[in-house]
Amino acid sequence: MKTMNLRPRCSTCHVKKICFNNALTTEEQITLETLITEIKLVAKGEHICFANDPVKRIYAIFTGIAKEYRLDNRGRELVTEFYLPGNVIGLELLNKNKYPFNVVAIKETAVCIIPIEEIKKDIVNLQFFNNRVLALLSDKIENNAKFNLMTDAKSRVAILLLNIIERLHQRVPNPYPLELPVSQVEMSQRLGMSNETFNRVLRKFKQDNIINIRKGIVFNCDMIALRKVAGLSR
Amino acid sequence: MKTMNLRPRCSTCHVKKICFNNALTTEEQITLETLITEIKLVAKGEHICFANDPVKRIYAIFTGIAKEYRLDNRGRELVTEFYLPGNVIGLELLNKNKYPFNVVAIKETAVCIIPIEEIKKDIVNLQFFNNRVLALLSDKIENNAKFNLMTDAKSRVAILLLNIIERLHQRVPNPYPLELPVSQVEMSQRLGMSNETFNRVLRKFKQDNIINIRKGIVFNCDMIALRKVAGLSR
DNA sequence: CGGGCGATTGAGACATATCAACCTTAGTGG
DNA sequence: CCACTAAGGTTGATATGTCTCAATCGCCCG
Repeated sequence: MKTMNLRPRCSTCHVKKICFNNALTTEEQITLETLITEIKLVAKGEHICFANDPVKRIYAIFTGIAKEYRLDNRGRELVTEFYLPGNVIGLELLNKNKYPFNVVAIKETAVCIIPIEEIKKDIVNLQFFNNRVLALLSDKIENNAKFNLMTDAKSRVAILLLNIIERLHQRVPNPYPLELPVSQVEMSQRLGMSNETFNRVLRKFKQDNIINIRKGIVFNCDMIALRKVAGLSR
Repeated sequence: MKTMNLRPRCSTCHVKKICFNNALTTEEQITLETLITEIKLVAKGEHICFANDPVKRIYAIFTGIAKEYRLDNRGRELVTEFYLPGNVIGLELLNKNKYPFNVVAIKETAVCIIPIEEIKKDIVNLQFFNNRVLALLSDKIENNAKFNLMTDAKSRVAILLLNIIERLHQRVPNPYPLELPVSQVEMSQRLGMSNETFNRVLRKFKQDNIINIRKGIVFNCDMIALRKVAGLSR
């Protein structure tokens, strides 16, 4: 990982609304800026952290994309989270010693380094920060629950596409065309299904005009139909 | 729900180590006791909360057991959590308006009523409480992740049995015999599999002498073998 | 131009769901 | 005390969805 000259400025960051610096007091943002002093560049394919690494710092995605993955009970890589700009890696690990997962950059990525001991020391004075962390963890739990309710392949593909597209829409000016930053293989690994099954479901969605996608670029997508397929409209 | 005469006493509670009042300062425990003033009795089969209920209060199980469930994409009940004494229902909802799930008592159950607005008002002065909430949410996220890594029926049954038995062992003096407070049907619903499949896996475990269970009572259980089946020992 | 990765497609194997039946037990009321 | 009932548990046969294996294609990149 290379350190950039760039000095992080939470108060003017392009994804401050998404990141944990949203809804903080001016005072708290200033505190954060004194704690978060480094941005590092991570090459595509390079790891940001490995399982069992000590949790000395956590990371916020500044630009790029990364995936969290673990080994399942058969030793295969299962993707457990995609991190987009503004997302925080390891926020749920404030009280843990070791990383329980690996995170690797899918494309060239810049991450803000957040020193965890300093944050914990200052946390008494960061009341809104506390609330914000709570909200983010809360959202994570609720989001996971949603994924777990979908059992069949079609619903699961639908819920993942919804998840990714909605998150991208928070970040880009135009809804379409939209470049998916993850491959079909990675999406299938996120859902714990084979890439062949994922591909066949996607083909079906294309035939049904639910999504118009080619070479990883979404040209159009019927979010309502997708929600229906996912079984969310009941 | 009936209100009991019993007044909650966090400082002397039999499950304080498990509940969110663990590791608090004496001062904080006293604050908690002024906020948590009610214990209610919930009959077997009676709901503690319904989906879309406003989050005005959350609950801690004092005695008994309850299950959280949601409707999956096919409209079937999927159990998303079992709550044992000391567990808190809705801790991840401090910043939410509505309950996203239903919770129903599996047996006669007593719950402590935790008024959420008061907690939020006092949260500034409850620093250790904040940390404890963080830790519990953190554990919940990590625990869910573990469940998601298991794909095949055998591993999933194993991980659930481990989860339930370990949690019971935190609460009872003798390891065996151990009465499982949940039915096979409920356990299969927790895993999103059919009760027939669950039953067949359980039969296999009995044949392999991994677990000795009859009529919901565990007479013995080889936790190491169970962990191996779950694929946790790699 | 070659190599490799991601995407695509088909055929067959396998695990789990579904359907149907029956058993066991605890609880209920006569 | 027994007959009845309902709920949970057990078992077998079959259906179905997804995985696995294998092959091919297209495209980007060196």
